[in-house]
Amino acid sequence: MATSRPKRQKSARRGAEPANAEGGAERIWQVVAMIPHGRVASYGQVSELAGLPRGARLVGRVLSRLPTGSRLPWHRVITASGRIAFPPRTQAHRRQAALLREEGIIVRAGKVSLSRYGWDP
DNA sequence: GATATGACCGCAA
DNA sequence: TTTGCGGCCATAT
Repeated sequence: MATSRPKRQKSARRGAEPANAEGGAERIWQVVAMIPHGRVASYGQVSELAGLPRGARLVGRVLSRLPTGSRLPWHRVITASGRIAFPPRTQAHRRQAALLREEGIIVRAGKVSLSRYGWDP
């Protein structure tokens, strides 16, 4: 039964349209936007839900390219180890930790308990 | 077209 | 716990 993987096709871009800088990003935004309040999801989880089995880096890349005022709860996305992706002691790191705490999430040493706050879709 | 980089993941030592 | 390696996809040069 033709089980073979759907083999991701190489974006069929049309010449009449400017390269879509988004691509699968759109999908990622949707997934991130549906993360419930007080919960967190890992990059790999988001990528998987978005249809990218191994697109964890894509998620990180897409989030880093988020436009200002995207209203996206990017702070609810953390690494698979439950740690904040930003290096400690950085402004971005502190900001994400603060946002998570505002949602009732306990952040300790830049880490979050996935067993406790991990999003289970 | 090739190379290097990136808010990563999983495994092994 | 930390470090190293390969893999994945997209962007920039």
